[in-house]
Amino acid sequence: MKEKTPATSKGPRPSPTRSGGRRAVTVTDIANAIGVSRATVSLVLRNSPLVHVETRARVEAELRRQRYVYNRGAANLRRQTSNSVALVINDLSNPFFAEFAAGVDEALGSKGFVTLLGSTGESPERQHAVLSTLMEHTPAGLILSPAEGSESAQVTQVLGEHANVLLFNRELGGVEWDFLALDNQRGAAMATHHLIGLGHTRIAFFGGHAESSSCRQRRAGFAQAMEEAGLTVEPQWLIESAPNRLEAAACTGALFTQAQSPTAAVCYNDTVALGLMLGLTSRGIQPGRDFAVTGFDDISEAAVSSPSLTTLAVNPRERGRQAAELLLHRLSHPDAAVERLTAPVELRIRQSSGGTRR
Amino acid sequence: MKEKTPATSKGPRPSPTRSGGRRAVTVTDIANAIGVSRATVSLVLRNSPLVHVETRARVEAELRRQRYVYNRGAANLRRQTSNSVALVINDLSNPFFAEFAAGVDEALGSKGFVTLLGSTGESPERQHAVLSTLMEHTPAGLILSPAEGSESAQVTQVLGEHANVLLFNRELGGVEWDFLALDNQRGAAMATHHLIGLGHTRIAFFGGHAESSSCRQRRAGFAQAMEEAGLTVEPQWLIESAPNRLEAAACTGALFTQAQSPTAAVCYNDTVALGLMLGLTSRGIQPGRDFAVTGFDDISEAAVSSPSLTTLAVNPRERGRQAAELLLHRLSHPDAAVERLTAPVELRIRQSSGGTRR
DNA sequence: CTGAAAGCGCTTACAG
DNA sequence: CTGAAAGCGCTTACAG
Repeated sequence: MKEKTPATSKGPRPSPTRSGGRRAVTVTDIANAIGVSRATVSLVLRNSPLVHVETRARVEAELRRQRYVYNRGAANLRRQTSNSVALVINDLSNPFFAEFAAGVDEALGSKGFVTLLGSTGESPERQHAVLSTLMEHTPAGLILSPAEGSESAQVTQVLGEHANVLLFNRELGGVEWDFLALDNQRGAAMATHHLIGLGHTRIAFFGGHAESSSCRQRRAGFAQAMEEAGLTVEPQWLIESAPNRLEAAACTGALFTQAQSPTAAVCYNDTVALGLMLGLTSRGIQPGRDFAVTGFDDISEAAVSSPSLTTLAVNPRERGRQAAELLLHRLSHPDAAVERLTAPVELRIRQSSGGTRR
Repeated sequence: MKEKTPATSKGPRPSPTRSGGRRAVTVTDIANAIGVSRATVSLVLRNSPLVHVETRARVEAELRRQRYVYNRGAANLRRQTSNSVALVINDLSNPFFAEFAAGVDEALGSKGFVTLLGSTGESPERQHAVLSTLMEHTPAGLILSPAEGSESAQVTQVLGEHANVLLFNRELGGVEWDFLALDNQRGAAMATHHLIGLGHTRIAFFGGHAESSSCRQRRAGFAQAMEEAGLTVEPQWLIESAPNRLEAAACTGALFTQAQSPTAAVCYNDTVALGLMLGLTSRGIQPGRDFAVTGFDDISEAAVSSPSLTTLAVNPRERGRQAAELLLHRLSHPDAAVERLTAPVELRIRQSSGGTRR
């Protein structure tokens, strides 16, 4: 007769995990209650065909009766596995990333994984702290949208070289991790082609930080389309601005310093485009009539601004699902070649790209 | 001399948890490397003052050298504690909830907790599945923004009566859990007072599902303000609509079926208000000039619509922090009285509430 | 088909 | 101040 009381039952314990103080029901409780071994209960839980159908029924009944809750942490520890995936987002309050996160969680959940969330607010320091904490929970893999200014050395230091990582949206130099990004270059090229097709020849690229990889790629697409059409990119019409509405509006004047002004602008993103439209309007230039504007992202405001904004839809939720699937694939194929994927974007033509073309 | 190789080292194992196949470094590795016991290493990890300063230094050096990563799951199992909190959101793609989630994660992270994310897409079935999965990870507590149509019986069944739960935004009948919501009633009353102060007397309440608790509360605030001003609520000006732009726009006509029409509307939320403004415009009625409109939420579009939308700011990120703090407080005070908190909202006056008042 | 035993990585009285 | 031992809740060869 073995004593079932835990050795320490006399002293006070740290507050237990589950629900308001009750001790959790364990496989031992179930096994004892119906006189089978813990192994048998475990086999039932894991759906093993080894256990007799009638024994299984008795176990299952008792499981329900005692409202047993599986302790996946304990199981994972024993089995040396994990069913969690860490998702680290630079800015969850950005609808683009929020949608992305929703897609990730949806796809992960449907495969029985649980999402460990971390958000960094674009701070490399916070990112470091968040990653360290999350790694202590032994996630099977990690989906990381790096904070602006992340150093790959710092990131690999905390993650280890060989972790199962999927990078989203921003590259990190010198690591061999899977990478998923938007097709920034093609998107910007599509917007540029669209404007050219409308008859514009003097086109600016407006907004964004030139150093950021997404801005570089979008500028490259812009330049490519211009070149294909035999048009010249005027260096003074490559205008930088912080990616927010106010700064963008304030930079509007930079478009009109020459005798010859552009008649259209491909903007770094929707926010910048919205800012530019504000800036144009306040100068008496009506966007969509006197000047054509395109954005990037298709944020929800794009459809309802006036004029509505021609832009590139990026389908962030679908990107989230895709990211989850790529990571899950990596988990089961640790030795497959590194993936570098670029997701298609779709041109949405609206009113803002109307306008005069001379 | 004890054999250090795991008993099962011969057979193939399920793919191990950490980074690309390498076995994780454990306290045993550290202890063996420098010839101390695992207990000592553990004491160092937990910052116990018991261990000699020099021993501590040696242990810490070795920890770094071997890039040891603490296994919090194992520690939590042994200590019968948890440092995770589950966050279940009905709709993460709604910016309001995304901001809320960001706030929760921020506050939780700063207290050393990790966020287990679940999103339900407003489906009670998915919510049930998500909750079951998350509970297997023994979260210390749960922040739940219930899906529309959640049954409290189903929820308590999976969570247990006594779990540490904080309900956000939507009530669940017959449970004794902490609850945090916006001050819907006062918010709607503020909007109504604002319109009355501008001289309006014929005011409608527009949009939302009358059964939803938030709509009921907002209608109550509207009615209260009207009554305080000695104005009558016309039942035919209590107009329902699904909370999306299109449906709202389609319901515009319902305001103008009588000889006497309202001159202003308090809308259920911003989305509905934006829809109504669309509907008004297409009837040749200019919102903010011919008809006054207010919203609720202060979504980012509110500031940039034309006219810009007078609305109630709800500060979802701050609500998230607050929710996290309430839950953490509950964890340390399991027997404190149930909290029912109502968060202040703030009137933001913009152009849409201008307009004629007769 | 079922049970006894060992072990996942950690922590914590308890001795020394 | 340090070590040996037991145990958290689970799983898995291994015998029977």
